[in-house]
Amino acid sequence: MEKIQVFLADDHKILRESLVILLSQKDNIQVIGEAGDGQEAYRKIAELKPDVAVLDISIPRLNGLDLAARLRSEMPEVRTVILTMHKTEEYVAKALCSGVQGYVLKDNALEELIECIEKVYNGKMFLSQDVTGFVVDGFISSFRDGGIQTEAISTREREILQLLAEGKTNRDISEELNLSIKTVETHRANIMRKLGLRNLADLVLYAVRNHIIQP
Amino acid sequence: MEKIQVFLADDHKILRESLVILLSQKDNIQVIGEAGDGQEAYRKIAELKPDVAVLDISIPRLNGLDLAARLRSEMPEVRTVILTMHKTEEYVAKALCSGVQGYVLKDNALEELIECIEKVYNGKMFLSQDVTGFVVDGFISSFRDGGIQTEAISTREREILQLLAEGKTNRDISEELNLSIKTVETHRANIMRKLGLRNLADLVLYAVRNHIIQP
DNA sequence: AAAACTTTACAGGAAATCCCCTATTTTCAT
DNA sequence: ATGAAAATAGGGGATTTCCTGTAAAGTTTT
Repeated sequence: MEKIQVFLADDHKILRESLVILLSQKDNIQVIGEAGDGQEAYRKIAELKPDVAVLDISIPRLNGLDLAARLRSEMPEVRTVILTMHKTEEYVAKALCSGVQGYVLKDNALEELIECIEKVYNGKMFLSQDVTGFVVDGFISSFRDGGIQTEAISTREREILQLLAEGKTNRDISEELNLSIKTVETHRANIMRKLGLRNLADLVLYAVRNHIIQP
Repeated sequence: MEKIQVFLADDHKILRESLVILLSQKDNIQVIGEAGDGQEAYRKIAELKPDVAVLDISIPRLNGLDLAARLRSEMPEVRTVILTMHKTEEYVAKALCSGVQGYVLKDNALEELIECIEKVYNGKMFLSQDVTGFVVDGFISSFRDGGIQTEAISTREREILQLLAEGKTNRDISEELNLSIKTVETHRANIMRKLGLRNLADLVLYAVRNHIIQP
């Protein structure tokens, strides 16, 4: 019987080692390589041509999503599975856009990962129960209103958004940018309206989530 | 021979399961329990009294550092080891202040964790090679300026901090907790003063940085 | 039991934000 | 060039937060 040849990319060596040992105990799975960063993973995958590449998202040098996108275009015969701690809609959406065949959360059971590898090897897709909700919701809402319409904020608004998230007051900002307070107030209100934010705390969290500021 | 009784707390079930299996293969180690969040971990540790508790920092409901501090004061006979992805000085410092005996990074080898558990069980401390640098630096600088004094906030204050960071207004909070607005205002002011925060944006960032809320 | 801390609560005034509205100038694409 | 969107600015009032105090009741520590 042919074993499923699996490659692992994860920067946590403890997890990687553990998975190598445990997956190898399954008699239909064989781990043929591993890597601790994206670049190394790319090289080794190109050389080893595994059936399934299991990738963490947050790995150094080349993240798992970009790596997956690259694998899809250059080696479509290598199927990719994301194994990650991230359970937000944003990451799931990005992963699916990158053309991965599987998405498993690290807080799922090991058995889920094994099932995922087997399904994906057999040409199916596999998503963790926890993330399928997002996908269904996204599918439904794409019918309802043609996708999420995040009204784009302008450059100036983004600039002010950042200053607000950094803790500046309207007055601070008006002085820093040589504007009237009223102008800043208007921008602020427009930002809030466009992004559907209710208060400053929401705004700060929005900025963190969208990497406008670093926490 | 007495086996070292180990408890595991980590929200990533895959890692937890893997470690249970692999640590149990060592003939001097026995995993007697595990948990996916801090509250559950606390209850089970109180009941099982393991020799060593291996804790992740970012676990739901009660984070690993606060849990470690609680264990130190209430069950000092349970030794604690932090197993985490965080390799910044800040986390290492907090962990040591919480009285942990070991600090191992997830991207270290599994063998390091095993060595750590053994050392800690024998009354020694163990730090990953990667983090000892911080500790030495910190030791040196503590001579320079007498160490950092972060005034601790109370339980109630912490609760209100979280609600504020979630975007609740003083009024919302006063209703949710059945307090007068004035009380909430006082708590808020005390939190700000104690933590050296200047405005709500600072407060939200503080909460994100300290994992009181998730971005 | 005394001391120290926590939680609760309130007052009053200054500062800032929020809300709803209007309005001019600039910029940019069709 | 013409209209749409963005950037600018403002009025005025309601609401909220911020700051600085005081203080009582309950809890923990010493």
